[in-house]
Amino acid sequence: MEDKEWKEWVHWVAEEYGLDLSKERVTEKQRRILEAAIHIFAEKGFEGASTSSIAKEAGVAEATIFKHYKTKKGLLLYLVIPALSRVVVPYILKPVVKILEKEQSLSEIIPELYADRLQLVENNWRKIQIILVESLYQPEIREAVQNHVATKIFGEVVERVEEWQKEGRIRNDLPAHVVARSIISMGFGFIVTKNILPGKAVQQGQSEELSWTAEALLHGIAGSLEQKNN
Amino acid sequence: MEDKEWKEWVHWVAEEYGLDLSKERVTEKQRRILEAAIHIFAEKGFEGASTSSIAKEAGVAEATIFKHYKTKKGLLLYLVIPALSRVVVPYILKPVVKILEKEQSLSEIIPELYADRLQLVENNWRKIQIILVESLYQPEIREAVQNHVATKIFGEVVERVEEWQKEGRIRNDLPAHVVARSIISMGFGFIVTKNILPGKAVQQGQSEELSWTAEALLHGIAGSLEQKNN
DNA sequence: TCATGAAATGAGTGATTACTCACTTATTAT
DNA sequence: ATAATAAGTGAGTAATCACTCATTTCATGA
Repeated sequence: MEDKEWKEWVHWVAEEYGLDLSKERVTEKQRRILEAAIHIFAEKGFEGASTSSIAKEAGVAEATIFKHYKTKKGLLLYLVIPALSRVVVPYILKPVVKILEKEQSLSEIIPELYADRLQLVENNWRKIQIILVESLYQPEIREAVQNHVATKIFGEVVERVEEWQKEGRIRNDLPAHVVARSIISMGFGFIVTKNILPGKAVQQGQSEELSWTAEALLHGIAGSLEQKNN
Repeated sequence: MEDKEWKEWVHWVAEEYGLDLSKERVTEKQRRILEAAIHIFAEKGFEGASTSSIAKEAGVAEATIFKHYKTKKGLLLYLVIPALSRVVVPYILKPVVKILEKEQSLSEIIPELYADRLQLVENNWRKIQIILVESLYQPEIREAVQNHVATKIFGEVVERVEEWQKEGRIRNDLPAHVVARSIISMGFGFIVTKNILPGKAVQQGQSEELSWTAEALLHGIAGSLEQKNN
C-alpha cells in the first residue's frame, strides 16, 4: 500500500471516529503497526495472528501496540471499521456519478461498472478478506457490514434500478429488488469465479468477458426454444 | 445433525479415504468429538477453537482427541475433506439426473434447481462456513476446493450448457462458460443475499422470488429501450 | 536549555495453548 | 477364561498467548 494513501486514511480515521482528535498525528511506528497488522490478520486470521508477530514485523516493541490500541481486538476494529466506509463510499458514489452524467447504453455502462468494482476489490483484497472472515465471528463487524455496507449498497442500486425502469431502460415487469440482486450477483460472481477458477470461468481477455457478462445480464441466456412467460 | 447420518458419513469416510479400513467402527466418543468440533470450529474458527473446549463439549478427555486424530489440524482435515465430497457429489449428480429425466422448460427447471441447492447449503451451512474460511488459510483445503469441487461443478455445468445450446434451449451466441458462470452467479447471489440482507434482497415468498430470479436469468433485465447488440 | 508530556520499550505476568506419556479400562478373538 | 489389542484418560510438558508496568527516549514549545 502506498505511503501517501496510508497517511490520508489514518488522518481520515482520526477525524471520522474522533479517536485522538487532538493527537491526530500518526507516527511512523504506528503506521508500521497498521501495515503489519493488515498483512498478518489477512494471512493468519484474527485468532491465528499474534501480537508478538505483528510487533516483530512492524519492528516495534509489543508494548507499543497496546499503548495505542489497548487490546488486540481494538487494533482489529481500528483497521476494519474505517475500511468499511472506505470501500462503501466509493462503491456507492462513484457509479452513481458516472451513470448520471454519461448517457450511454446499459451494455456500455455495465461492463465499465464491473471493471471498476473489480479493480476496487483487487486493490483492497486483503482488507476485504479480513472483513469477510471476521464478520462471521465478530458481531460488531457483522452488524457494521450489514447495516452500513450491504444495506446501503443494495438500497442505492434499487433506487437506480427504479429510475431506469421508469425510463424504459430496464424491464418494469420484474421487481426492482430482483433486478438489483441480479446486477450485483453477476458482478460478484465474475469477481469470485475469476479468482477461484482462473482460466476456466473467465477465459478470454477481461474486457471481452465483461461484455459477454453484461450481455447475459441484459438479455438473458434463453435460446429461441424457450418462451418468455412472465 | 442426525445420528444415523453421522454413522453413514463416517463409515463412508473410512471407505473412501482408507483411513482405518480395519477399524472402521466409530465409537460413540469419536462421534461426539466430531460433532463438537464442527460446532466449535464453525463458531470460533480453526485458530480460535481450543482442543480443550472441544474435549469439554464432547465430554471426553483431551488426550482422546489426539489419540484418534493426532493433531488439531488432522481433526480439521478429517472433518473437511469428506464434507467436500459430500457436498460435491450431490451437487453434481442430482441436478443432472433431474434435468435429464424431466422434459420441462428451463423456467421450470431453474427455480427447482436453485431451491434444491439452497436447501443443501442451508442444511450444511456450518460445514460450508468452515470450508470457506479455512480454504483461505489452509493450502490443503484450498487446493481440494479448487481442484475437486469448483472445477468439477463448473465443468459439469458447462457440459450441460453446451448440450442445451445445441438443442436451442440456450443462446449459442454466448460462450458456454459465460452462460455457466451466469447460472451459478445468480444462484449463489440468491443464497448469499438472502442471508446477508434478509427481507431486502429477497422480499416475497421464496418460490416466487426464485421464479423471478430464473426469469431475469433467462430473459435478461433490459427494457425496451435497450437494443440487443451482440 | 530545559521542562513537559507523549512515544516507546524490556522485562516481566498468569493463563492458556497444543500435545505427550505412562497408565487403566473396554472390546474382541480364540 | 485369557491373551491381545484398541479405546480412553489424568497429569503433566514447554511454548506461546494477550497484556502490564516501571522506566527510558524523544519531540516540542517557551
